[in-house]
Amino acid sequence: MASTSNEDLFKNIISHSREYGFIFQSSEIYDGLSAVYDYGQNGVELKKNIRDYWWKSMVQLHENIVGIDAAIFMHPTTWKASGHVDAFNDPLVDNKDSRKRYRADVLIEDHVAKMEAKIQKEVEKARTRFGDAFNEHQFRATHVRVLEIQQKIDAINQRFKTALETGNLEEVRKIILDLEIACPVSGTRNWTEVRQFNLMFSTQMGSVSEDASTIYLRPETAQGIFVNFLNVQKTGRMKIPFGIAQTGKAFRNEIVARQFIFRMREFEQMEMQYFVKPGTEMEWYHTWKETRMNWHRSLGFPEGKHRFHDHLKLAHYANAACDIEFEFPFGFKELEGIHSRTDFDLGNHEKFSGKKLQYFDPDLNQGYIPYVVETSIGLDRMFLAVLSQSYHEEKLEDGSERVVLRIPSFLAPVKCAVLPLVKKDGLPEKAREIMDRIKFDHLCMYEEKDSIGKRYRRQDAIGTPFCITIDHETLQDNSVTIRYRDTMLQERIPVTQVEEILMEKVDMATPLRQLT
RNA sequence: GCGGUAAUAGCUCAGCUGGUAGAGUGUCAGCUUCCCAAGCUGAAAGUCGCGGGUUCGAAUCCCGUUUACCGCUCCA
Repeated sequence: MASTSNEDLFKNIISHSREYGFIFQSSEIYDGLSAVYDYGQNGVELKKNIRDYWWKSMVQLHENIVGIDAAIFMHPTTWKASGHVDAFNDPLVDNKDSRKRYRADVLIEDHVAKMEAKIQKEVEKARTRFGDAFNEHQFRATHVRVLEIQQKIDAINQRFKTALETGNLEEVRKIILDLEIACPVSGTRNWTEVRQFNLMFSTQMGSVSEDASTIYLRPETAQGIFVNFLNVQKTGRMKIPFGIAQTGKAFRNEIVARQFIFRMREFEQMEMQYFVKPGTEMEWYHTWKETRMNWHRSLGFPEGKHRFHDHLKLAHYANAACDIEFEFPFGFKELEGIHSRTDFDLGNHEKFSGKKLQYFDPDLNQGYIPYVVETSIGLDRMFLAVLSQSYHEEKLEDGSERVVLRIPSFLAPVKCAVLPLVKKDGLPEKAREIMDRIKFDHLCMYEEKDSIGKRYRRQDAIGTPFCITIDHETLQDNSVTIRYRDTMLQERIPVTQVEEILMEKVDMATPLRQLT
């Protein structure tokens, strides 16, 4: 990386992933859609393999963890209970000069508070003047100046209330302008439009009554697990502690969405909620921190690419939280979150649904709402981590250059390329024969065009770990050349060994074994 | 969201102060080739991001818009 800055490197990774069919911008022919991306023919394979590796490590390797696939649409009350509806419903406004962002309602309320302070000042003045004979109620009802201010306050409040209720944000802005509210930082009244920041995308379901028809696209997959807690626990006869895993799309209407696929409006999460006995959550929190870090390390990336970042400021529902950060080309950023979520979610769903969401503990002979330890990883971020860690621009001994993706073999989109050395003398037919044998176990690619060197480089560029080359010798003694992506070394092996070698080197079971 | 920069063939870019678009590479077809991208022949490919304006004439100047990148801001 001596000659290439990290910024250039990241740009190269982005254009490489487009050029070789990993990531395309959404709706590109219509100039794209901001912060939405599509996975291409190689991207979808890599993404699927990462998802599989996660799924196997969580569900297949833990007898007490099972998976579900909950719908993206959920009953609207779900998001009331989770806190998502109320927490993200604020009208926002920016001051163009100071570039500070404010909640429009807070600006107006602060202004009203100042006016009320004026009244209070008059009241206090009068109180000292009249002494014991002072009747505050009467004073407020009769004093001309106080009445005047109070009328203004009432008018503002009424106007503001109506504006909010009708969702008239332009009116909210007019109120701010009419009140001549200035930015405390810049002192100017140069305001942007008032915007409602909605975290959640909404849509309509059916054509029935107004309230019930607005539904949201889930901003996190976790709630699908919480609302199914009892279903899974009962039908699976799960005993605490146990976990429910899920992968799936989530949607967030981010204000600023940037850095390629790092922050997208539509993205995929891989989450596992682990239900534990209250009081044991910290123990499990630490266990899962370690388990998840081991999973990341099992990919064989260099030491020091991952680190923990403990949260000091905790969300209202958590009593411990940390991130696993990865060193992307643009710095250390959050890849996975591990949160001790207490009984906040299940407790709230119990409250809102009126259904008892408890686990009966036979040891204690009583029921309780379990505590939850969550592991939540962004699949797209993981994809970006693998891609940026694998991408290498190399200068070879002969002076030429190659771009190679050193993707861990078991995650590579294409496992093996089958290449006849030349396109004649029966070599293509022989190659097809071999291809037809191994294609049932692995995604393979057959190529006969261009020189063998070109074909090797093309496979390097998409991260194919092995190339099998068929030459004239193959026709005589059934031996082939296997060529390794990372070292570019070649070996002569009997064709009968191809399947065996492939199976050993790309099988997901090998890295999974390291995890236990 | 604010400010700055950019957008021309799949990719990397050239196109000077306005005169009807070009290279390298890649792609495709064929020939050649016994192991690491650069041999030969031929072909396809762009209403110059989009919309408007100025002009006899706009890839080029002006305005708007979309998308991306950088900085700021935000991030339950």
